Amino acid sequence: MTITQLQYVLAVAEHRNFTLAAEKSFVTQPTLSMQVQKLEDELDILIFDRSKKPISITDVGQKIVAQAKNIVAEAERIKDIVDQDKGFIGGDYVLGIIPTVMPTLLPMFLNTFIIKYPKVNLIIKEQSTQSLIKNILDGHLDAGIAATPLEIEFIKERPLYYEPFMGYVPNNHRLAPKEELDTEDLDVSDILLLQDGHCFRDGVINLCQAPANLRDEKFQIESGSFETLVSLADEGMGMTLLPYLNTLEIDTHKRELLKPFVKPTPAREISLIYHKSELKIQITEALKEVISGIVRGAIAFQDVKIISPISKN
Amino acid sequence: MTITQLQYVLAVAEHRNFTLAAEKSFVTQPTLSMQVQKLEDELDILIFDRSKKPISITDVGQKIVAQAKNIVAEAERIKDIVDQDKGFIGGDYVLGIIPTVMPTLLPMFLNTFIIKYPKVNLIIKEQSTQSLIKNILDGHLDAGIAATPLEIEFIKERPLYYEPFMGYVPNNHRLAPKEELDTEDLDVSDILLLQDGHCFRDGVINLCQAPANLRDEKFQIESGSFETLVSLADEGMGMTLLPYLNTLEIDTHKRELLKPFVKPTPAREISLIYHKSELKIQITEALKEVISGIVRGAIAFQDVKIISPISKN
DNA sequence: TTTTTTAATAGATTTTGACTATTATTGTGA
DNA sequence: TCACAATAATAGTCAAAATCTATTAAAAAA
Repeated sequence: MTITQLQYVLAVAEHRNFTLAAEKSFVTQPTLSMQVQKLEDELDILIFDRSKKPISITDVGQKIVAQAKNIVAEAERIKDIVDQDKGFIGGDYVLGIIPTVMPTLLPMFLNTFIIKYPKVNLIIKEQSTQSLIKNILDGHLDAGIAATPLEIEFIKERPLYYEPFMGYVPNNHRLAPKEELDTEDLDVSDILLLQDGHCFRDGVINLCQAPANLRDEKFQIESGSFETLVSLADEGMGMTLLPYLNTLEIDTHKRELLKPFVKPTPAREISLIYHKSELKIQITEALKEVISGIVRGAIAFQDVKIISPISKN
Repeated sequence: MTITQLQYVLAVAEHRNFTLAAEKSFVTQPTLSMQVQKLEDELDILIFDRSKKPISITDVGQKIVAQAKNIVAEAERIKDIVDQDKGFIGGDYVLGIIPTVMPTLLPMFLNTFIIKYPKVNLIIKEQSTQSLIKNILDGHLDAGIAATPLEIEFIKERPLYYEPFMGYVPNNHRLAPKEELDTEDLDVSDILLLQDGHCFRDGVINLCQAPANLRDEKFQIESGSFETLVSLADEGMGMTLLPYLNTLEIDTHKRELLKPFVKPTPAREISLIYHKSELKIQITEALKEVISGIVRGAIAFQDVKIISPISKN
């Protein structure tokens, strides 16, 4: 049994296809097939059932795959130990970011980070919180940036900053006269929401203390971008809520439509999340330090009330 | 990096000697040396400091060795998973037993076990509790039989039976007239003890609620076998305490000198102990079942009071 | 210093891992 | 149902590797 064989098994288990698994492992299909067979011979069991297509994993196979994941992950950590000892910060690092954070946060830290840690090859992927969690758990992401608390087993959360909700209230809106918004005043039926799947949407719904199921509302206009929501609000379709960082880029003449909340300001908690096994922890720490350092200057709110990003149904 | 390389590193780390490590790994010294070097080259660090003899392990090396232990242990468990799936109970199994249990318990279960599980190659080693713990922790023993509770981190305890203490009181002794012994009556100064290192000795001392440090007693006669203690008692050197199973083989005419304790009878708890990682758990379970089944018939005491086998200093 | 112990190096041999080319099998769509 | 596409297994070859024996180098012990 070799680590390579276990890696091949993992690739096949993941793609359910020897040819594709071989490609992803950068070897030819026969090479991978033979190594998997060799392991199966050595253990004298079948890991994969090839009698049907797509191939399936046998019962023992499932257990072996689970254990192989352990072993391969633990083996990768050897490299990590050495890097840490050398003080080396480098290599590929795949970071997932939720869409509502991506455009505002990424430009703030990206340049600083790649200058400070030139040997890290940072690969950024925009993904929903759900994908983020899945990919962190199965090792396809080294870390993610998402709204928290999520409280997922095996995932650690390290808060980066607290970002208040801001109201964008057009002049014709009933709340327009108010200087500051109060949670009590909100009515989810006249608030423009992001599309389903965005955790900021769920945050807003939680903030309004409304039932998550809005199917039976009189009208529904939902978009994937805050820009659209602001435009729709300008058209008199209702008000909307924005994360603080997104309000910084709004045109000066529309600025007056922005209204803060009364304290304690409802806010979302944005955290760096990563697998509790702490692979590549030095890079994760470096990333956290860079982002924290930058954000500390940009957002310094106290007296916030964290709104859960999780849909209640 | 291969599992083999990691195993070689572990062998060197354990023996602090490449030649010996190679022997234990059943390869030649250059083979092992080269593989270790190859790993060091790949990681671009030194695991071992060969500038002095005996060789020492570098700081990074320590961490790598620790991680390598993980990996190798996890890798071995793959074989385990397969065996479990096949319902196969076999292979080498190294069991350590404390000296005061060995001669009485081993004959009771050994034959039954090797007949029931002919594919298991049971290797029995007589060792003190301290060695048992050490060897279970570093993987040289698959399990041990010892007096408990020990409450050691990473070690699981599965009680097998409770074995009462019995008094062996010669006729000239002050306690000879009594039918049943009471803990209160005991005086550690006239009780013949096993040598230092035996946990039964510590149990007796705890039972007498005496300080563990007995250096300043007027006389000390200590032996490694209960036979000697009984002979000494017969010579009028004092009384002694025996585990119940050891009293079964005493000559009929000396039987009358044996005295039980009043209930709750002080007893030692004998357990199967093993690493919590549960390697070879199927064999461990099989062993536990065989021993429990046999002992259930031989020792059926209720109302016992467990005496700690641990010295208090 | 000489001897012994122990690790590294050199060179030969075997084993293994990977490749290309091809065959066998399953699944799908005409 | 048959042919074609997709996919895995097999065969044969080659290069890389792991291992071996023999020897050298270096450190520790006598």
